[in-house]
Formats: sequence, structure tokens, C-alpha cells
Amino acid sequence: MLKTHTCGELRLSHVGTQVTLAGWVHRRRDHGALIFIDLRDREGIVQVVVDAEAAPEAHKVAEKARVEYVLQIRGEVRARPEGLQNPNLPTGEIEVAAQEVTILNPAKTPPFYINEDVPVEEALRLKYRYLDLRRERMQRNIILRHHVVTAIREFLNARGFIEIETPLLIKSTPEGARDFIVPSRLHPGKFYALPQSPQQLKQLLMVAGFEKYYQIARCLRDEDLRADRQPEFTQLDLEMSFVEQDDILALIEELYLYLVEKVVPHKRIREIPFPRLTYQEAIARYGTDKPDLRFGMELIDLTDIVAHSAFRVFAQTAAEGGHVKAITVPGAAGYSRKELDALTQHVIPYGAKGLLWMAFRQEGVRSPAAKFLTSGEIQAIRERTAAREGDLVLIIADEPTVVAEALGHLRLEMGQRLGLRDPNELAFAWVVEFPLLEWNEEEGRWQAVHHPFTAPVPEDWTLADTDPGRMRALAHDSVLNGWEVGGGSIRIHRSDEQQRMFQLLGITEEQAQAQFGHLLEAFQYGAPPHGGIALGLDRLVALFADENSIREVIAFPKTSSAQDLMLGAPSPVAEEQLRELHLAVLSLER
RNA sequence: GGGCCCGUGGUGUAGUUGGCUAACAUACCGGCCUGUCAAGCCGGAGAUCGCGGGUUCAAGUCCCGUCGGGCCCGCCA
Repeated sequence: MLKTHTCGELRLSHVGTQVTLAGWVHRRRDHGALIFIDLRDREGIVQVVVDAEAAPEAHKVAEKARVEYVLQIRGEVRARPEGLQNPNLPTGEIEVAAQEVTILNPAKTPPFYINEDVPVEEALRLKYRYLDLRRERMQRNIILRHHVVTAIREFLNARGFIEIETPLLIKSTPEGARDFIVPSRLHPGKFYALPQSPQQLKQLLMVAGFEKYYQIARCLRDEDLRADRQPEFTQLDLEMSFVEQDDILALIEELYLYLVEKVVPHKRIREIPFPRLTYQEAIARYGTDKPDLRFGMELIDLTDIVAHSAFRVFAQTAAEGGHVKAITVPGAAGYSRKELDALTQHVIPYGAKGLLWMAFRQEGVRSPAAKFLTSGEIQAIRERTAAREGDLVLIIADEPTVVAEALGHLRLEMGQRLGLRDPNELAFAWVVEFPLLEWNEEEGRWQAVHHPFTAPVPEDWTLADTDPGRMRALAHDSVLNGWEVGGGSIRIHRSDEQQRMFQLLGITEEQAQAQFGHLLEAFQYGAPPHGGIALGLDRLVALFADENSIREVIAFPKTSSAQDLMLGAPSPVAEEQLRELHLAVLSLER
């Protein structure tokens, strides 16, 4: 080894020890005959003193050193003189008196600050990701991610789970996200697909009798990106045989408690056991199936109060089967007209036509709708919304889905403004009883809300012919602070039921055989009842790391246009490469 | 596919009712300096204002297009 100790580990107890260190120049302070070098390695920073009198050769080398040079330093640990300790550094009570300084490798001036946590344009960070990753924030995040994965393995291994790898080159399926496909050289005109998740494979591992499986699995989906979505991402994928939904939820709940204790012990969990909401409840109370439960400000239904109001927007919405719902924002009655108008911008993107407000001030109610509402109606609204003096009630009247989405997002915005979304609070929750199917307008058929292998609540099979939209799924989503961090279900394990499901989804028997024949056949050889879940590792780590984007917890992420700015991917390939793959690129339109 | 925001020395920003010889901080280079820790002091170099076109006597600033980044809608079983 080129070093005997790490920079970060040295303490008073090492005083008098001869050490050899190796690392990067974090900062250099040149006082002429005395040079201070803050030497950094993964474990921390230590001050090295190079004295021209005591070590003239070393001093000559240190004069040439610059930020991010890679140095090896031989010297002795000594206590810092009284009054010269640095309380901001864990190693601040000691320093290393250099006897020999070696430049292992010089460095160009970096394109941005590595020794300071200051904002840098993200494109530049991504082009020089290897330098960005050298910065403290990214080191912390990537190491945190490692700790999460380690703890997951510890926890599951101790409970009899077996980690099994599944292939990356699999078969394209029609349902779900757009596949990334890989051409086959050996089979002209045929393609593999990269897995959107190991879903079918892990179910087949249950048929194989492994009973408890997990995998830290890479998943790939060719869809547009978001702050919380990358084309490749990582899931903790998990499946168990002979379990009911409660068993899965209980296990994962325990896993979360273990992770928080091991990895982010400074964070508080808001409620244990985790609250469970049905999908219906979540939509009704929070306007979303991934509610942020760190604060209340729930959606309140006013439809019945204003159904026969003289205020036409209300009456008409109610008559057409729409909803009139509100949130109460404490202490916001003083918002100016301009501020109130600006709030509209937070609901327009979700299809709302407008936002109505009622400010309960000392001098009385202020609202654009006040003159159309009776004092009885205003009183009823105030009671229902529990608005006190100084509170602002924000109302949206529209189709139920628009009201839910718009008001749900407005709730998050107002919660943010009021400082109710504390990153050190973890509000885990379960959302259960999702609808099994939803109607796809464009294709004119039912499609699976979760995926086509999800089992319905058994008694709901009777609705299959009459009212499929009302069938409930044995599905569960794991929600944390307003993010969907996981989802799973009890699966169908009988061939006849799986076939019935494909039928419901408008998949012909031939298609089902061609696409899913392996699964249908496997289910005929004694498939155990089974179920599982997959957790979005990137999202979970981002929440643990207080980051708003999963790019901050992925070593080499892609931009929102799905490019790797460091590697320059995607890129063209040689004509010969295409020929081998039996591919031709259609002329690029522009 | 659509909407919004951003792009100015290496980096982060200011300059956007058109008048600029483009400003500030920091980094960088040189000099001085034996106790600093965001070291300090003195000096210096460094920007065709993302790119292309247009309007104008005059464009960093206005218009059109384009490229790159970000956020969102659609999309994401």
C-alpha cells in the first residue's frame, strides 16, 4: 500500500506515530517558508505542515503542489499547538509534520470547485462526473446508497431470503412501458428486450420452489425522464411463496425500520405501524395515491353544501357529477390579490379552470364568490373546513379527477410554503385496494393498473363479467413523504385465472400463448400461491439523502434527454456493426 | 409531442426600458510572507455574452430559428 493510514482516521492517540498518507490536495495555504496542505482521501481531511527549515526537499515539492494533485506524504503525527486546533475538522487536534512529499500525479485545474459544495451547472457536473463524484456531497450520497444496499442484504439474508440474478436479455412483452430492445446477431430480425423489471422471472422462481427471493435488480424502461425517473434504475425486487398481503407488508415495514435505524438514525418515523389507506381513501383525502402524510390539510368535500347554490360554477359542477372540494391553509388569509392569483398557476397544469378562495379575516369573509353565496352556505363551508380567523380556504370545482389532482398538488405546494414537509420526518404509508383495471380510452379496452399478474380480491372475480372496473386488486404501494417508493401484489398463481385475466385485458388466446405461454404452462406444474413487492432503491436513497432528484444518488445518471454527457451515449455505430446485426438505419428525417 | 425556466472570463453571478471600453466574487499565473485552516497583501492574465440569422446608426439586451441543461404535462403494465 502507498499509505499506512487514512487522512480521516488520525487523532490525538496517533501523536508520535510515523505515517505515510496518500490523497488529493484539498486546499493549500502557502506562507512562504511554511506550507499547509489539507490532504483529502475518502475518509476525511488532515492538515499537513511542510516546513522549509525542517524538510527543505519536501518544501520544494510542496511549493509545486496544486489543488487536486495526488500526493504521498511521509511524516509524523503531532499535536497542534495550543490555540491552533481546528474544531471544524475531526482531525483538527493534530497535524502531520511532513518529512517527504511526493507528487504521485499532478492535476489540471478542475472545471469546477471540488473542495466546496457550491452550485454548478448540472450539464458540466455530468460531463465531468468523475470529478463531481469526488465532491463531498456525492461521496456521501453514494456511500449512503452502499449502506442501504448492505443493510437490505443483511436483513433479508437473516430471514432466509436467497439472492438470485435474472437475465438482462429477455423477451419483449406488449403490456407496460416501452421496451429497450437488443438486436440478435444469431437470429436475424429478432430482438431481445431488456427487463422493465424481473417480474415474470421472479414468479417463475417461486414455481421453482425457492420460496423467498430477492435481487438488487436493474430495470430499464424507454420512457421520458423526470427528477424521479431514469431510463435505468434499481429496484429491491422481492418475492415470497405461501404468503398473504399482510405478511409482505409486515416484512417490508420491519425492513424499513431496520434501514432507518442503521442508515439514517437521525430521522424520525412519523407513525408506527405505518398507516394504511385504501386507494379510494387516499384519493378522497389527499387527491393522490401517494400522499405526503407529514401534514394534514386534507381535501374537504363541499359538494353537498353548494349543490344548489346560486353560484353557478358550484351548482353546475355538482349537477354534472363533479366535485367541489377545498383545503384549509392556516394563517394564509392575508395573501394579497396578486399572490392569490399566482396560486392559480399551480392548478392549471392539472386541468383546473380556476381556483376560488375564501379568506376568513377579522373584518369578515373575503371571496370573489361571497356575493353569490348565502350566509348559511358560507357558515356551512367555514364549519366543514374548520377554518379559523386568519385561515384561507382554497376551492376547486371540476370533474372529480381534476379536482383531486389539482387540489392534491396545491396541498403539497401550500404544505411546502408552511414548512410542513420536514425532510427529517419519514411518513411511511401503505396504499392498498387499488382498482384492478382501468379503461384505456384510446385502445378501447381494459388494462391492468398494476400489471396483468396481479390477483384480484377473490370475491371480486364475480364482477369480471358485469363490472370489471369495480374489481379490486390485492396490490400494495409503499409511499414515503409523497413519493411512491414501492409497489407489489399477491399474484395470480393458477393458469385458468391468469388466462381469464388476459381475456379481460382483451388479449386473445393466441397472443397470450405467444407472449406468456411459459407462465401459463408453469402455473400448471404446481405453482405456489405467492406475492411480493419491488422498492425503488434510487428514490428511497434520495429521500434518505434529502435530495430532490434521483440523479444525485446515481453514480452515472442520464440527462432528461436520456443522454450520458460523460460517455457521449447514445452514439452512432459503425456500418459493419449494423450489418452483423442485420440492421439498417432509416434515413434520418429532419 | 406540448408548456415554463436557464445559458455572460475556469466557476458562480451582475448587467435584459438597446448606448459596454462587459462588472463583481472566486479560481488561475507571478511576487512577498513561519501558524494558517475559505490564510493574507501586491501585481497580472483571462469573455468574439451557447450557436446561426434578422431588426437597428448601435444588440449580452429586441425578433426568429437552433443546440444544451432543468422542472412539469402527456408517457411511465
